[in-house]
Amino acid sequence: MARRQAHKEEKKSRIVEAAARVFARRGFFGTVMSEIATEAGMGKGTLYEYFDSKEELFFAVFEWLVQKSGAQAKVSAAALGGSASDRLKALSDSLMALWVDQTDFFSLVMEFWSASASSQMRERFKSALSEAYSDFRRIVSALIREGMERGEFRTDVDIESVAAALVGTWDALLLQAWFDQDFDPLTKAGNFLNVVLKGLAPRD
Amino acid sequence: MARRQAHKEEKKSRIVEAAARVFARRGFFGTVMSEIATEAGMGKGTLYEYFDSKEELFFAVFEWLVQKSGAQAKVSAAALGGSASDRLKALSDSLMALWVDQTDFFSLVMEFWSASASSQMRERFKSALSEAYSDFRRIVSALIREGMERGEFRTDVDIESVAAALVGTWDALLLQAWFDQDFDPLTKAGNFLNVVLKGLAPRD
Amino acid sequence: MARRQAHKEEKKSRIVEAAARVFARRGFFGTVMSEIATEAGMGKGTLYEYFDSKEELFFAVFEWLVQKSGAQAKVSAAALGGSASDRLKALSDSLMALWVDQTDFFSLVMEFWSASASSQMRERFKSALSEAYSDFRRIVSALIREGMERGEFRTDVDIESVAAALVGTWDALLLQAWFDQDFDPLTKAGNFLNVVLKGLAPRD
Amino acid sequence: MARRQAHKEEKKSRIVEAAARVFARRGFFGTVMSEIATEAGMGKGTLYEYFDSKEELFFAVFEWLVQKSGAQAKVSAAALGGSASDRLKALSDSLMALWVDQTDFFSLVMEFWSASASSQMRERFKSALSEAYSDFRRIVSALIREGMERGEFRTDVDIESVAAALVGTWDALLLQAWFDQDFDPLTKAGNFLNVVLKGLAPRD
DNA sequence: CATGAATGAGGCTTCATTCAT
DNA sequence: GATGAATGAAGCCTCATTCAT
Repeated sequence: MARRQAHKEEKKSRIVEAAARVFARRGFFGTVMSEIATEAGMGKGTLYEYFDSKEELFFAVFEWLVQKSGAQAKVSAAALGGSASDRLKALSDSLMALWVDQTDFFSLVMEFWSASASSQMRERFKSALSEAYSDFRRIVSALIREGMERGEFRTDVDIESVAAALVGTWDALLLQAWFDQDFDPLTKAGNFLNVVLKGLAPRD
Repeated sequence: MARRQAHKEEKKSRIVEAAARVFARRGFFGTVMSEIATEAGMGKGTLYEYFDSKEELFFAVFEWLVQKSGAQAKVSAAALGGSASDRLKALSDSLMALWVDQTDFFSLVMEFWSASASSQMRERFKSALSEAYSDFRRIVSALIREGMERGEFRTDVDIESVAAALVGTWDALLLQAWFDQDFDPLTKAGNFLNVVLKGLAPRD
Repeated sequence: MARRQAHKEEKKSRIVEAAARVFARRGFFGTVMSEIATEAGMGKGTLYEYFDSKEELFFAVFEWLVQKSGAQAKVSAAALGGSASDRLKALSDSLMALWVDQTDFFSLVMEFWSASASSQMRERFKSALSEAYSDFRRIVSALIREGMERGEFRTDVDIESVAAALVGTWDALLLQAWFDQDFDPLTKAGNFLNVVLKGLAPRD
Repeated sequence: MARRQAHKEEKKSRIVEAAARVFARRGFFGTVMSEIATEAGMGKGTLYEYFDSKEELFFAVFEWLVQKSGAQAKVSAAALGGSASDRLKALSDSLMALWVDQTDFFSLVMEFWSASASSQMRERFKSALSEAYSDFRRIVSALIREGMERGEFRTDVDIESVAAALVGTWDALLLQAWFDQDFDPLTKAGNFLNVVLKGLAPRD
């Protein structure tokens, strides 16, 4: 039975990943269930054995992506050693690299944003995204706070504001890169972070 | 005939603004043409006298919004006098205030992002958004360059990176405010901008 | 506008009558909306301009049939003159004749009965049928009461029981005729009613 | 091997009875095979080891019910002794009591009627029901004929008509009771039968 | 010009049935 | 024998678009 359970979970994953690819290239409304089925290598009906509806599956994709990139962020942030600045840089680099490597999936993020705006799934996505951003800001806030405590950063700045803005900057640079193939978000993020870190440096 | 033309344009505007409201609350796919017609106070068929399709109308709403907020940005940026820092602050404040005042329309922005990702209208929106962001970055770049030239800002930073990141920050703070009612993007933007400006300040 | 209203009502009738024919030959579940559309000579989508769902349309057919045959019953019962016995006979004859003439529609009655039993539309049909039978029993009860008051019938019988049973007899004879082509419900109803009338006659 | 056969038959019965309960509460189309399987305490696939299709199983339920209640009728009718009147009364009482006790199953009867009307299984059910009603009428006819022969009943009435009507009355009173919880079919049947028996009594 | 009734392509979802284990 | 995961045909319903008035 544990076997069966494991098998079931594995198949769910297969579906979620196939769905992620299709939703990424077609968008939620542009996606038809049968394409997901084909992509997952199974019959349309099978999808419904594992997920109650298209929406439910879409939400599962959302959770999968949040979990996947949240994990990455936590790992980067927790990376031991180094100054707060170095760790912020490492976080920035690894996040940007992660997403640059899978640009295709960034369109999923836009779909989720949009889902939080259009009426049907609005509330569900809105609160889930609110939560996800809140978590992410918390990670960055902690890093900044640590920097302050260590004397690396000046203490007269509002931590929340900086954390929110940094988190946002990463999002937004990826967004601009989405629109413009020649836009290099990784470098830009690095350059900008240096400016911010200078701004955070205590006056000597 | 000029009269007639004017009349026609006015009616198009009425439709576009009604459509903007409906798309904002329902999303592109959640919107049905008849609701737009009702909102605009006319018959469904009439919409098609002015726009060839739902997509065309959606794109007109996009252009309307870009034009509307681009104009605002240009006005703010052009505001005479003051240091580059002050003008950046003014730009930040006025932009954030503009959007905070019409939060409802922010969902439109998300719809446009999403449109650039889902296949059907992808290319059209992608290039239009690319253009719009490019314009916006140009405005901010110009301000920064001016600051450098005046000696307000250090010159060893990459202008493009900072401009892109600032533009992104505004977007992203509004986005986070969309998810979380208690999030105050205006203040956060101000606080963060101060940090950035400190980072831009020349070493003394 | 009155014109438009009238036109709309007329079209609804056309749909209901087409639907009645299709439901009669296929049953509720065996019927597909497109066949009704074809039968009514219009597109599938048009049906939905007039009725919200298949169920709603089915219920409209029910109401149409109840109204149609209820009207018939009232007319027959109200037929002036004659003894209560004669009027009961007339009612019996006209009802049976009505249904024998449109045997095909009797299958609709069975569909309605069944609808009152299967879960989805159960309550709606159950109460509507309850009402319809109640009305019908009332008509028959009134005739019997009149007969008692006039001294045509003995007074030591329970009116309700006889009314319910008579109403039921008509139903049930038509039902048996449905199963068996050679079964003549009209004559049987007449023969049986004579027995009942004898049973109702006051002892002399 | 006889053992094996017996075991198989017993399992079939278990399935049929489980199916009867489910069909009774959901109707034929509302029933899904898996619910029957659950109700019978076995896997969905197993049902198909014993019955070729949903329809086949439904028909088996039909036969089971016909056999069950037909047996009851025969027993009641055959009850030794007593006048024809008394035996008719006994038959009426026992039948009504039987069904009142298992009102839930009456919905099955409606499902069978409906099955005889909707196209797919139409012919099969139509002829089976025709047969069943024919059998039942024969039982009642025999009682009436006996009464005539014994001089209990007048001989100038059409036996078939009375038998058919009586059989129908029982059906129809149960039907009305189905629609209306407050309707007491047992008493009504008794009251009405007395009227009919009076009508059958020879003039003295 | 304006309208809204008519349309039918298209998609989500259900579920009887099969079949590998 | 027993099972239940897999399947795909089939149907209800939506809605952008057309076009006769």
